[in-house]
Amino acid sequence: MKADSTTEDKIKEAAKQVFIAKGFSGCTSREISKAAGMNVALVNYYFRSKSALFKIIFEAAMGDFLLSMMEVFNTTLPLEDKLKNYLDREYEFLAKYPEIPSFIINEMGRKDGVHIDNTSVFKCIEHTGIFKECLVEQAAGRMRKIDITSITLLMMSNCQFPFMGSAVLQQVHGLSAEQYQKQLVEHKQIVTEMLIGYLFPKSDTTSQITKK
Amino acid sequence: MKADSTTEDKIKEAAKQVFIAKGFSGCTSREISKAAGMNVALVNYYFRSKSALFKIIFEAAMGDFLLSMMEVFNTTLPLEDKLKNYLDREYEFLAKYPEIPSFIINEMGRKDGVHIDNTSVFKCIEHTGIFKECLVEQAAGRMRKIDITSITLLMMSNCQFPFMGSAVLQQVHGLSAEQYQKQLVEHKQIVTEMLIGYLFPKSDTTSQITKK
DNA sequence: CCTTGTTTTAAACGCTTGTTTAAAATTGCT
DNA sequence: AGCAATTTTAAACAAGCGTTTAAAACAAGG
Repeated sequence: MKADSTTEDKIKEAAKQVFIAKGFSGCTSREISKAAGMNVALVNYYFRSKSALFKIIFEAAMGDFLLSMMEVFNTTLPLEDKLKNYLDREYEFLAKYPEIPSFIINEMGRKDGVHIDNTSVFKCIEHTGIFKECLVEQAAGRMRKIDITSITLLMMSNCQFPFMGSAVLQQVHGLSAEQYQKQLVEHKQIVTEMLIGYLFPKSDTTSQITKK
Repeated sequence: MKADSTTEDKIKEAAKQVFIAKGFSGCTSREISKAAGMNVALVNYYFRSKSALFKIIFEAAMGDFLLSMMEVFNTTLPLEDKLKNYLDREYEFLAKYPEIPSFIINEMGRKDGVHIDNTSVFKCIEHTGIFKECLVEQAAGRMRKIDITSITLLMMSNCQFPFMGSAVLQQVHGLSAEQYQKQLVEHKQIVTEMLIGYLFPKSDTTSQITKK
């Protein structure tokens, strides 16, 4: 019964592109409808308002973002491999949707922003048991004993910022978009080497750094 | 001849607060004038337009941001100390103005954003000779041989993201703003330890990690 | 006190915004 | 085909936008 691409889906797809690229207050309803190739009134016919549409897009983006995280954390691999996989997946995901982190961070930071059901959305990370797993590894002396919040920060910082700050970095070093994208491939290796080496220090052997 | 606070300065100060908090398209001229406690028309009387005022505020923010960088890089300290000092200064600066990185990155990323004279603004970093200094240290085998862009990325990622993503991190770990701010102090130590340890590996001695 | 120039104000300008309305076009069913 | 429900359209709505205007308030000097 579902057509190849319904009007409703076309609006959502256009809204996704425009909202993520320009933010809620950076675009207009007419811009979205024009991007979808249809009348303005249809946006409010299928979704109640611009805000309601935004909420749907935002939560979908958040969902996509959390999904790749969950898929890795719900495996039964040892923690070190999980984190390596996470870095791989995250760089892969962000190469495809580089604007999503900025989008989420910006809209969550706004005081008048969309109030999503945070508890349920973020509880799913907690629910994977990844944090408890870290505590276990730390207690066993296999992982460096630093606060869980800092572990999250280290992972997210070194994944998301390289994509969020791409415009700045390109200008600082005079790189084209292609050159920068190429550098990011190398940077992922560096980040993996640094983070894994730091979080799981091999103190007794001479080979302190393990090449991927 | 300069009064304690002229009308022009009051507008600039109000505009700085509002623009940085909400972005160019996220606020209105009337909002700025109201924050400054005066009439709307005065914004266009002293500055030609909303865009012209924004350009001034943006470039000032960029200048402030680059200044703390420059002051460290223009010293004659050895590179390792320079980077340590940079991390100190950057965390100090960002604790004061945590919204500036997002502000700069967002507005630079927009296609219809303000076109600043990038070359002159960023050339000043190049001009400190910090990049050449890295190359010298790398050639001498005292610094890990990775691309300069990646060095910049490592420094910026681990400084700026923790402030940009504060809202997300607080929700993920259920922390209050005060708790998170406290954690950032500890995180700075961790970041310094990790980055310096990675960029300047002490391969021959057993003390591979130097406490600050 | 009147004149000159500057600063501030209230009001209005034309335009765009998000949203609504009512009519037109389309669809599905018998 | 013909009716009913759904989908799409053009047009309009009030409200808010950035900006301009013209008059009021102010300051300073002769």
